[in-house]
Amino acid sequence: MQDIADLAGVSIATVSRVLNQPEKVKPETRRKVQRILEQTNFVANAVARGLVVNSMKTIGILTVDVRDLYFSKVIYTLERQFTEYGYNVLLSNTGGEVGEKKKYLRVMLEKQVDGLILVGSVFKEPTGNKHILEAGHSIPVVLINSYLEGENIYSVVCDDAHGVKQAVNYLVAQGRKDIYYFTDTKSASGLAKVDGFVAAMREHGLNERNIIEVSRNLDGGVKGVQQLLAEKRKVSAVICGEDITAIGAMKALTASGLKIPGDVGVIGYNNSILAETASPALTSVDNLAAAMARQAVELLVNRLQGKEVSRKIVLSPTLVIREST
Amino acid sequence: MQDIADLAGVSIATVSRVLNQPEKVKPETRRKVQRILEQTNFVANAVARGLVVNSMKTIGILTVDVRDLYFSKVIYTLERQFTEYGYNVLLSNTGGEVGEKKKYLRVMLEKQVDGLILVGSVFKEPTGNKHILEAGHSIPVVLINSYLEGENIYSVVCDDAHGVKQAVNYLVAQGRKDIYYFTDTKSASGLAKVDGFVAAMREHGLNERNIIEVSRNLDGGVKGVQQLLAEKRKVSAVICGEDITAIGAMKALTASGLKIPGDVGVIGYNNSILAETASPALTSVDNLAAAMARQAVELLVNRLQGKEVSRKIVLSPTLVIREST
DNA sequence: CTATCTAATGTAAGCGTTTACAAAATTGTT
DNA sequence: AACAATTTTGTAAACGCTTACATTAGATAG
Repeated sequence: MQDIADLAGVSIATVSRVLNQPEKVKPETRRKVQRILEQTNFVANAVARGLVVNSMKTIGILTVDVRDLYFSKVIYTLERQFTEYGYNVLLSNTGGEVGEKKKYLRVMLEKQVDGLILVGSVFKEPTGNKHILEAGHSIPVVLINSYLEGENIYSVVCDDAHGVKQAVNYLVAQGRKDIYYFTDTKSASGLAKVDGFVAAMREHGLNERNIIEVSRNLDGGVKGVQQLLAEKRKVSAVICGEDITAIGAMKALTASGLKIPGDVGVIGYNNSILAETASPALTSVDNLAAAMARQAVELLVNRLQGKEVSRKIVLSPTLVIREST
Repeated sequence: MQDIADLAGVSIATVSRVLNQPEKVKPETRRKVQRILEQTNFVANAVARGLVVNSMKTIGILTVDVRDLYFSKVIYTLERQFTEYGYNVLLSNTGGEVGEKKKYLRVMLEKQVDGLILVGSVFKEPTGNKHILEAGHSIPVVLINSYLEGENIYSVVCDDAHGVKQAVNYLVAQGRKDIYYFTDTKSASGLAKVDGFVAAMREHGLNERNIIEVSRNLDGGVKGVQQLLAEKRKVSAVICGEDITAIGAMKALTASGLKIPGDVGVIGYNNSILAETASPALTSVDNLAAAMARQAVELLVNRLQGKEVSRKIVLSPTLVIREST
């Protein structure tokens, strides 16, 4: 910058001003400096700037795994929106491991991120969340699809219980009664869904214990169905906590000669691309990845600007009906 | 850090040393300082450090869209591998727009990234690549699945022509002759695939002009098949440049009463989760997302350590055979 | 015990900016 | 033309670290 200043015959302060507050410098000198900036292809050093102004205009994103269809949707919108507001994002994949999460949190704090967004990185074991709360002592953090009480901790969540309820209601309205729910047990949001299922089944006077624990993948769905059939259960519908599980379930159902949606209806969760491409196309609960991300960004940016923001934002999912029901 | 130094009764330089080169400080004082670091929850400022050592230990990743199944696989591995080497990644989604790409490149340079990785962000119009070459003047950049000639520009690519050839060969070996290729025209790697198709068909003495331009989505595949059927063409196989297109093609084929793989075989590209979950499960060319990413990281890290590295690395895709053929 | 060498620590300059504050230039008023 | 008010520019001190170099402490040898 000193070189630019010399070339333009001004002081370094003036160069800094044309870069940051051009209106404060006389149009004539401003143009002169700008011309030189162009000619020399000058690129300002944001690190030095960050040191002075105490902000790197960067947000840290902690996620379990970007390859997850839902997470990648969320992260996409997060990134786009943040750059809209002049922030960049530092991305990490914790793989769901507390140790990794801790390490990432540390280096993100060291790298002076202005805020943190956790997408699917809050775990049930409370010990794993200690570091999140600690991070809150220095910068705001917003959780997507989780809730935690603490200084500087904000949440935007999807009412998953309600989502599953809608699915149950819809199936019941179709006259189906033997409805099963395939859950994976790991995540915090998984619990809310189960709650929704139990509540809805109870309301309709149906068996609220029709819950099968499966792993969160294709095979989980297959195994779940096989278990049901092996036990000679009557089943007229299955709701899955994940689209991929639902696809597996459909595979297994079809393989055993059952017709979808004729014999059994299937509903997934997340409304991912898998739901669209499945055949029959899968009815699925849309938990609004993009909308959640947008709210999170809005929340964090407002917070960073010192505005008053609410501790928790809840969005309601919608049921997207396709061929599988 | 000065506070820590005062508390420990040492100089600020000593504190810096226990942080960065612990072996250089006497075990006794080292422990004393470390204890205080712990007690006070000290977090070093990596921005200040970065300013001095002239490296933020950060890599910029430019991608078109993280939601893309292939890209997200690549990005996942990139991120994991880079943190293995002590780097973090700054992520961006250009949406395939040259303007966005230019803006991102700029701020990444300003933020002093140590290197750049472009995944699927090199376009055919040469004007759009000017800024990549410019970036190469200050830091190393590695392209995934693209090739560009220039200072500091490296590539790791997948031999897509060979990938499509394998697909053709396999179909021909099954006795299929009326093989069509569905291409999307936008990307640079799309061209290589078409070349591979043309070459392979020619080798087998088949019609190398069986190429249909379709959009890169479900509907593209549907439309492509509809066009073929409307033209009363005989078709015994279709290869698609993308899994999603192949899924669309299968939908349309099944809808018109054709059996897969009996009447027509279908092959996709990328071996994404869509291929696994499709029914029938889709045969697909695996272009090795993880392997490519690993090579890219290796390349860039070596380059940053001043080692000699090769300008271009080529990996060979493999054909993953499933039910659709 | 002194001289020499090595290990451990400290001092201070510098990394590339921003920004109070001071100084100089310009404008407007009388 | 002199002065005040205002705009524009410059000077220099931070920002929180690292590191070359200087200094001191400790070890080894004669």
